[in-house]
Amino acid sequence: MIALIDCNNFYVSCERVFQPVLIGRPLIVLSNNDGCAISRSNEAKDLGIKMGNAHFMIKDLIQQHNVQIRSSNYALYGDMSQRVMQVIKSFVPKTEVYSIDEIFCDLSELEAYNDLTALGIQIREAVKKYTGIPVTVGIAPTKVLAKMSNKYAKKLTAEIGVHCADTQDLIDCLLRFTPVGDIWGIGSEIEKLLLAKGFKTAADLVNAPEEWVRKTLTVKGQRLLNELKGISSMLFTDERPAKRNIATMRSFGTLLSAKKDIQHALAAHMATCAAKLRKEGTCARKLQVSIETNNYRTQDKQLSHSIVIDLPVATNSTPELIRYAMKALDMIFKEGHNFKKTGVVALDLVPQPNVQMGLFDTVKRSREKKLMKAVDNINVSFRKDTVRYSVQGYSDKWKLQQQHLSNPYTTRFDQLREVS
DNA sequence: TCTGGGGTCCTAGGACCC
DNA sequence: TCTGGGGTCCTAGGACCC
Repeated sequence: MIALIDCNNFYVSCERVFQPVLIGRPLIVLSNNDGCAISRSNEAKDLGIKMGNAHFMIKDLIQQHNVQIRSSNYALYGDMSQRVMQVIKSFVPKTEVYSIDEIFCDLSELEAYNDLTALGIQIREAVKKYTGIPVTVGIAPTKVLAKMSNKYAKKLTAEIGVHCADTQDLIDCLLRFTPVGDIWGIGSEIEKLLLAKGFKTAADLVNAPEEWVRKTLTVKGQRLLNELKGISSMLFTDERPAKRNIATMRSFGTLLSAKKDIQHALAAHMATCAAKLRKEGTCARKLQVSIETNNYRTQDKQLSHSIVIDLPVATNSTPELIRYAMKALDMIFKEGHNFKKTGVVALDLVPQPNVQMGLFDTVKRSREKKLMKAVDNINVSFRKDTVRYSVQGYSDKWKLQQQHLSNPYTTRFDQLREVS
């Protein structure tokens, strides 16, 4: 049996832990740049605010119902996530962290617990007690069914917060309850296709001819069908696989058209991305640089360009990568556009010790490695960008809008809460 | 007039996830 | 005025090989 445990309205719940006055009130957390709603309290959901609704389009609703707003505070959410996961891991040895607010648990070795619902309740109470975050537990024989069971618990057994589908009858009930579009792995495109063919719920899909599923939904559909039938077809991986790509991209706080401004932003993103590479212990063999205009602005000339360049020697050195990023930007930049976003993706990653040196390479790599280490140490000990490259500039033009940011309560000493 | 049949590797783009 | 930022996996099709 597998459990999927996820945090309820995670970002909203994190804000509420440190500002209890927000409990019981409609609250939303906005995406970067305060663009759109990405986490909603139940009260906000009841007002009709949808995932991804643009902030400026729901301003009336917000004012009318005094909806509370927070900018996203990833330092806080990341740290709270680790605490939640740590509590759960103390109950279950074999787990797989799936996202910032979700974790799969392999319960097959926990035979001591013949009552898995009771275990779920116990975990839920512990997480709440030690972190203040409410979670929901869905239990079933496969990952896809566990996801389904979790959704079921949210809708039908919210007070308990746990649902365990451990008999065929209960699984059949889950399947009948779940619309095809709510199945994990079925997005809007495939949902359309399935509805057109008359499949309304997971129970309809589970009886679909295998041949047809294989042909129209390819191997992913085939695996999904197996999982629905209770046959595990998705790997359970204890350890996090090495990342294949590392990306850093951001919208600007305002539209920019001068190349210089975009160079500043791109250099800053490249520096952030390079630091992520070093933290991961990998080097990039390829670099993708992209620029985009705002495609919601129909009055603007649109441009969305990206280019991938090969690096002669795989690297994670900030100055070297910035040089290549600037060169790539030269190749794709065009005057006369209002740009909204730029970013980089480090591709084709290799573990640092496996980097193949170049025969004609002139970069002093061991010296640069030491320098990067010193820079990282300073920027971790003090604050991001304490040491940085001048090409990042000093302008704030491209910086994010974050008008409703809460404090990083758990990651900065000067922000620790006092308890009296 | 008329031009094969295997392979591999890589990339772009789509679909999905949170 | 104003619409996020990461990721993964899969397939089709092109380029290339003999």
